[in-house]
Amino acid sequence: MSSAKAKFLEEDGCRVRVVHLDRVEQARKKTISENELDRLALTYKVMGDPNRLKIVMALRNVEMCVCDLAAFLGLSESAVSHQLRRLKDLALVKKRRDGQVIYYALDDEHVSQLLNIGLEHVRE
Amino acid sequence: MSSAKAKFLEEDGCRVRVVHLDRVEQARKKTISENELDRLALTYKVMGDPNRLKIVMALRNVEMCVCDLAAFLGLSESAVSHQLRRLKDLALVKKRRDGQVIYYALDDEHVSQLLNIGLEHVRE
DNA sequence: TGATTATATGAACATATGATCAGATATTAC
DNA sequence: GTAATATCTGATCATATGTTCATATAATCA
Repeated sequence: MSSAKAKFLEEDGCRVRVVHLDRVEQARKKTISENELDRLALTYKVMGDPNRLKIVMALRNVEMCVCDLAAFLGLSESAVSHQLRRLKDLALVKKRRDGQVIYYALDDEHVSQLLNIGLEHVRE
Repeated sequence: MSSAKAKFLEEDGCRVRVVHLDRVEQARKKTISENELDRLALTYKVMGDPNRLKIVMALRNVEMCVCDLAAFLGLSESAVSHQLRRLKDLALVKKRRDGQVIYYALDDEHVSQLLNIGLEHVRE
């Protein structure tokens, strides 16, 4: 005995089926900006690659340089550098130069929080 | 004046450059299982698509059915159904049937926590 | 029962992504 | 200055991903 009954919207010249028009409207009102949403999506996506995730997981403990990470991951230094750039673009890691060596570390507390909550979720 | 000085490991018959052997070893000791890591990566990756992210963002407020989400996103119901399956596979959303209509909602508190922290990070 | 509604699924195709390779840049040592 | 070290970057290519389309399943209604 469902109370759901589909209505139909004319949208962009197309007939769109909707069961709860109010909920769709409410969702539309509460959306964040496209810009923020894209950046948020990119943030998760960048954490969503196993090798990049290994990098940030490793950086939870101590800062590391490209060649250490390459040795740890079993990847070329070039590949690691490419991935670090993506992580840096989204402010997931930061770098610090000491002579020839560049040390990478997590950018801020949000990153480890994301990791901790994600781990809790996966482990339950 | 850096104290960093590269050593070389013989690994799998290949010469691997390492600056901080201790850090690499420590990182190796502290790794989580491949299984957990892959699942964690998948979790972020699934949140990392703009359309799927729009879905979970919308579900923060109220549960919705496939056709509502399709209308909200401007996508086909089939496309939404495919994405909901991926979200469900990783326990990011759960579903509840009421007659013909299936309502989707966020699976647990971890999901909204991940969204909140991600948003904080993106906004700072 | 058969017809309708709501959602799910499999195959296919265009686009996006990550590793590799070659070469560029930046810092230090001589 | 040149040589060596550490990292970065652009192009390429094989693989992965998301949408579409056609079709299948599941529940309700006449």
